[in-house]
Amino acid sequence: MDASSWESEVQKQTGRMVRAPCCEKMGQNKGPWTPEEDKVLVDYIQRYGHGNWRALPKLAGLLRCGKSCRLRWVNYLKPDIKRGNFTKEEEDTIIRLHQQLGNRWSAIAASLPGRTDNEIKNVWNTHLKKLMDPETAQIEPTKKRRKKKGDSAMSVFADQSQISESSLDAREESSSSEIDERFWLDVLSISDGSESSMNSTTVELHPPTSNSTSSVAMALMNWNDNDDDMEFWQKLSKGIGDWMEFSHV
DNA sequence: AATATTAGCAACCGCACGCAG
DNA sequence: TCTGCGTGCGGTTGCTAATAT
Repeated sequence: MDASSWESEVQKQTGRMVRAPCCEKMGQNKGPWTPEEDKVLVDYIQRYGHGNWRALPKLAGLLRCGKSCRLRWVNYLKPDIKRGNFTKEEEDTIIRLHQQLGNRWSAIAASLPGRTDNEIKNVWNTHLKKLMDPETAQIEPTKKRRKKKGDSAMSVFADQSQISESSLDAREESSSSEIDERFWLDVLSISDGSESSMNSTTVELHPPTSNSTSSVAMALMNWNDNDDDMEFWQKLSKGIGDWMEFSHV
């Protein structure tokens, strides 16, 4: 019985609207994916795409819940996913964006093409956090360093002095969580309309209909990339003022 | 060589949000 | 405006493999 049928049946019997329980309770598989399951999922998505995750497992013939399929695809099977160790630049970016955005892993992931929020979260929790919080590191001393197969990036930040100034330059006041996406789009267009004052080669602002967190992440990335550019800061400052006035904030 | 400990990471879970009816 | 659905996100768990004892 699929999730929808199960819900209808329970609703009929109880008169109440319910959500189907995930996985185990529906007699579905849990735990690690087998290569066979991976193949079925990849084949199906390559052929038909993933219009509806909830319906996908049934259509593909998988004994998994839609959520599980989505997670497996997004975090592991998607063709553009970059596997392997994080570079110093990637770790630096994670540290910098984490200072600005907090645990908004999807927003951070938006600035690291090919990396998933889950992967970034794991990297942060396993070693970057310790580097950024020496007190925690003292409470939980790392006695051993597990060496992964082919791992060479573990020691990238072994010496904290290697972390760039900009990474450690916390901009408390720049907390963006309360800032509406319109802000960034407006401010950056107000700044002068040209791209000369920004590192536009690596930055792309999305339209308002797209993921707002990624826009903010990218805008912030842009912001830090222009640390020494006084002209940029002046324009940004003016832009903020103009935007606030315009928006009656 | 056997066992204990730990790090790394894939996967699960529950909540929240946006959209459609 | 309200309600349900589908999806995405962040926190957490638990398994596996590497390392220490």
